[in-house]
Amino acid sequence: MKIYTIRDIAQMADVSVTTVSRVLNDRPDVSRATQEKVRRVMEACHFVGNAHARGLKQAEGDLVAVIIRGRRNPFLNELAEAISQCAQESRAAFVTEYIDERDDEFSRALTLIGERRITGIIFVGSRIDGRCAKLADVNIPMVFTTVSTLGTALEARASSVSIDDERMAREAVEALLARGHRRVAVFGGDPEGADSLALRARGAREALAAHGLPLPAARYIETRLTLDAAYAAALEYFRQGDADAAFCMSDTAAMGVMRALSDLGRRVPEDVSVLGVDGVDIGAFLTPRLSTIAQPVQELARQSVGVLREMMERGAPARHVTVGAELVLRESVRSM
Amino acid sequence: MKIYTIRDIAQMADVSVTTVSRVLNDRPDVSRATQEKVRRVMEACHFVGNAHARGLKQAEGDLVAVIIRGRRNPFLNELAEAISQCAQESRAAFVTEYIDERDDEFSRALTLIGERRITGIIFVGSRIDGRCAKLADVNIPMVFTTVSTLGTALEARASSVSIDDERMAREAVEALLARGHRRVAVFGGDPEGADSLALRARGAREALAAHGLPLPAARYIETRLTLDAAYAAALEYFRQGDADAAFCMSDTAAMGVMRALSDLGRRVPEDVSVLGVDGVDIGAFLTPRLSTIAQPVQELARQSVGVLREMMERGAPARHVTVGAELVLRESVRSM
DNA sequence: CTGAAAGCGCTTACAG
DNA sequence: CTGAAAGCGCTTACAG
Repeated sequence: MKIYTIRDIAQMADVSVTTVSRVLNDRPDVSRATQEKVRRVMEACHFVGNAHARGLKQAEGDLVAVIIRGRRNPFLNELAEAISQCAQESRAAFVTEYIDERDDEFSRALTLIGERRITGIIFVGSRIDGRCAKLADVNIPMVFTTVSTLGTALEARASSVSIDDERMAREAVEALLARGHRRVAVFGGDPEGADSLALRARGAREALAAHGLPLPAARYIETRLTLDAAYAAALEYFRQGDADAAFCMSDTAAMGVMRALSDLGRRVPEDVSVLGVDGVDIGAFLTPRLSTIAQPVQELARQSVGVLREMMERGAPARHVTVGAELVLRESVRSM
Repeated sequence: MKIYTIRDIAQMADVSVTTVSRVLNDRPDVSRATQEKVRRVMEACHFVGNAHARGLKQAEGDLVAVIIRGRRNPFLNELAEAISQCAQESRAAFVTEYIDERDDEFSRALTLIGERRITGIIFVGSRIDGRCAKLADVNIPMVFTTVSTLGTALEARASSVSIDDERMAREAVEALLARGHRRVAVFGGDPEGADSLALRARGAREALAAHGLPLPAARYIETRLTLDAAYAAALEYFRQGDADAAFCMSDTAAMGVMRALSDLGRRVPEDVSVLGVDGVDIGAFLTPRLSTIAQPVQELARQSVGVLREMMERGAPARHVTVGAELVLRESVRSM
């Protein structure tokens, strides 16, 4: 299986390598006849240009990296797929990189910039914290998806596209209160962080406060939002504590919580209502169907790619886009 | 944010580019003093070698592509993560490519070979069919994971690592029969194909036949193994037909089927037992817990990478490895 | 142990 | 419309 180079093709088609390169890149300045001749040879050889050589030379060929934190997160996978689809219509090439939740996406970004000369980055499911100091002298366009950079050190340089986490959490908890729930347990992340989970914690607390209800420390359960962790946390909480409803900061966590309730002989929603966040497809197939704050996956993707392109193509400044989420109440929430 | 080249580093460290390259590649033939001097400069500049330049030159630098068919498939994602972990210990670099289920992974492989000069491929969740004729003159090592190439045109050239699909399906259905189920509906793919789904179909049929039971055409429901498709197929089937148990060829399909049963007011497992395949983590968190044929994710990954390395490093011939799967009976299957 | 030079396969001014 | 030549940033014999 010979791998042909542009030079081989040039020889076989009896033209210069320059001409082959032109045909390869769909440049207009090639006569039809020459173009067809070259194209025929390329097809016969299944010729595919060497991406390394191209990457080495090409100055303006845009390459954007999509860095996704958490390969196993179904919501982020839906988002990754949607971004890939939007990318098809873009002139820039996209590369997708999954990194482990324990790894540092900012270090990875730096490496990618050096290694592959990427010219744009989309961070999916990232967390803005002290580590982002590393991005201090990155000067290529960056977009954070699902988390807002507003109010962070990155605000002026990195765009963001996200839902209004605080407001949606408030609305979600208000919906629970409106249905007569009073004791709402919250399963979430570090409430002091600077990420979407902290905003959700704040929103939940606000809704309760507005009704004169406290959120006792014991009823805010800090946990990783995985099946295992949420399951274990809920098992521990519900063995002693109690609640009318559980507001979980991801659908995955909600599934863990539902299973723990089931283990303890508590029915959902008769004994405890459960509400998640994300709106992953599987939620609608559970029994009972999971209520959730559905993130608009397609729009998050579309806007993220759009904002990045504005920055890359027109040098537009960083923007912060809020997209609408939808509270979807299904069977897992009852009226008391 | 300046991006440094090996040349900049050489100048700053007052050595030749050759020497910098040696340090970069951890070659032994550099004096400790020089090595440290260069390393200090590289670190100060956050220097990262240009992967395009390296890829262009490096002849023996192995690069393996992992091509995964179906980004949204949780089982394949677990597998992809496990393969990535095994890859860390390998000398070769790994790139992961997700492709849509409707796209052609073999065409993609051909492009990757030309574009990036990859020297090894792992196909994850692929299907062996007529399209594989494209691979006719690919002469780099290939491994198919989750599907056997035994008995196909690829047998002699491509290795494979998979469970014994036929046997596991037989055992699964036998377990249902042993528990008193007689009418087993099967939700699967094309029973005439040459992939793992066809083998599972055959295994299921054999188990029934061994007990003198037929598998009426109506009770073999051909469907895509997605939540939506399986849900719709089950809704249609169970509205008229009936069965004691549903054997579903993926856990995802099983979840769609369970929801359809729930919609029709049929309880799992009291009215219908449900059994899936794959052993994805979420299955254990459903209520009722999903019974399944659990694929050994870690071992599939380990063996796939191992067999590929044998082929790449020692020119070993294609091998076909069968790994053990485990029938895990949980709450979704009852004894009648 | 160290360096000068060739070359990997492309693209891109520049000249015609 | 077409081509000769320089150069992208590395690695690798080869020579010292």
